[in-house]
Amino acid sequence: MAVQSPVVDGRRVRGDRTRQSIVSRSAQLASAEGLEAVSLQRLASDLGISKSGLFAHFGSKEELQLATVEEASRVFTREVLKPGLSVPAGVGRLLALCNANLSYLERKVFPGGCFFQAATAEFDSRPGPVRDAVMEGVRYWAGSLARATREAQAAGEIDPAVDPEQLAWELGSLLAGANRSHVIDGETVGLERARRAIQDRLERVTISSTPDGNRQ
Amino acid sequence: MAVQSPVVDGRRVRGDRTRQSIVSRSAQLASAEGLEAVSLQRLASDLGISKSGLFAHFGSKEELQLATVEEASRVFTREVLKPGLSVPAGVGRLLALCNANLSYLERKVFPGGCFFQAATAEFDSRPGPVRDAVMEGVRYWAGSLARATREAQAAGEIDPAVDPEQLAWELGSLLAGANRSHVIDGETVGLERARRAIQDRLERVTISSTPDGNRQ
DNA sequence: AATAAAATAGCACGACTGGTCGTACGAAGT
DNA sequence: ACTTCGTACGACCAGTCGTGCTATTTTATT
Repeated sequence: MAVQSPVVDGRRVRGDRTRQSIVSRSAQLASAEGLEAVSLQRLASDLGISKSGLFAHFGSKEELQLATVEEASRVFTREVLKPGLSVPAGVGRLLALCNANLSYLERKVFPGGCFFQAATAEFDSRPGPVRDAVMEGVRYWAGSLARATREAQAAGEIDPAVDPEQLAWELGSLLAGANRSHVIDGETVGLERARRAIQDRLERVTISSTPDGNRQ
Repeated sequence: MAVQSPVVDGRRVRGDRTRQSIVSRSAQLASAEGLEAVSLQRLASDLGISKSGLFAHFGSKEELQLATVEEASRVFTREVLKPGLSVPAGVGRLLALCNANLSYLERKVFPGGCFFQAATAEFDSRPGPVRDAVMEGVRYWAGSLARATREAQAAGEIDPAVDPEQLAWELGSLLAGANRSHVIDGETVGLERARRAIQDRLERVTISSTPDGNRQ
């Protein structure tokens, strides 16, 4: 009933810190080599701790993988969703979300490209809790893009004739293509191509309040 | 110097047949579970043969993986490139290539979606001969798409102002997005979205010989 | 300084991995 | 009839995997 662990401001300190460093490194490695390919031994020696010491923080490898996906979700939220959603709803927010995603790729927040794209390809045909967690993250991102698109349309900034789900799907595919290009041939040409394609696509459906320019 | 194996019309028969069945099944499984996840034991028991009997056809697991990638290349050529390139150069061929790719996804030629997309995600950060073979296949496809676009432009069917490499990149990304959607939520909605997006994108850059219709 | 608890390390297990043997059987060539 | 070769088999190797159990060290509280 009493407090069972050393606490500072209600949080355990030592265990949580190592646990955090574990899932953080795990997400980094998994983005490049895959979740299954990151063995406990590999991860432990990479962090300079013992395999059993690492394992004690999780009940099983699956729980470690789930914690890794959660960590990746936190990173994605911090690096992409939050900056994008800080811009007021409208085409600006939609573009901000796309640019935040591209920036997140360019800054190599995950060394192996987008964590979720790698995890999706690895777990798409492997049912289980890990797959479910990955899919939840993917769907949340797709949903955020779709919602931002609908908001922009509701604000009168996008042609009412366009199907917002279709537009959001295309933007998501172009962003995924940027990640693919980026991890395949390292260059930034893929990011530039995606930027051009997205800008072009949005310009075509945006309703400009002043047709001859952006004055007012 | 003399013929060293039973031959019919200059080809070995028994060994080649089992070898073919091995790489074929290997490609099927790898598209869904990944190349590394397909162990020799798994593959052997799946085919009803012994692990050592299977292994005797290849010098190492890496050679089996390379043979698997080659098999996947043959399948992709037969199912996508050949049907697409059978149409005369021009926008028609470009559209045929895209449709052949979508059909190849819809017919589930590989049960886990496009083999090369799965293999790319798995080996993008893992240098070696297998990665090189996968990348060669991916680049050949991207190159075919780009060449078909340039041909269509050279034939005067595409606006000379558009960058053909950019257009080909966008088409490739949309097709990759179709695969992603298809393996994620099984439905055909992703294929339909891609079809719409590609048609829309091509219509915008196509120069119609008769502006009011497609007569003549 | 003593103590209880939490965090980490050491060690061993069974299962599985890619890989190497020696061997057996059936067909082809002489 | 006898040999040779392609093909497949079962047994086995060393190594790694995830996962327990038991010490030992580190930390926070008294």
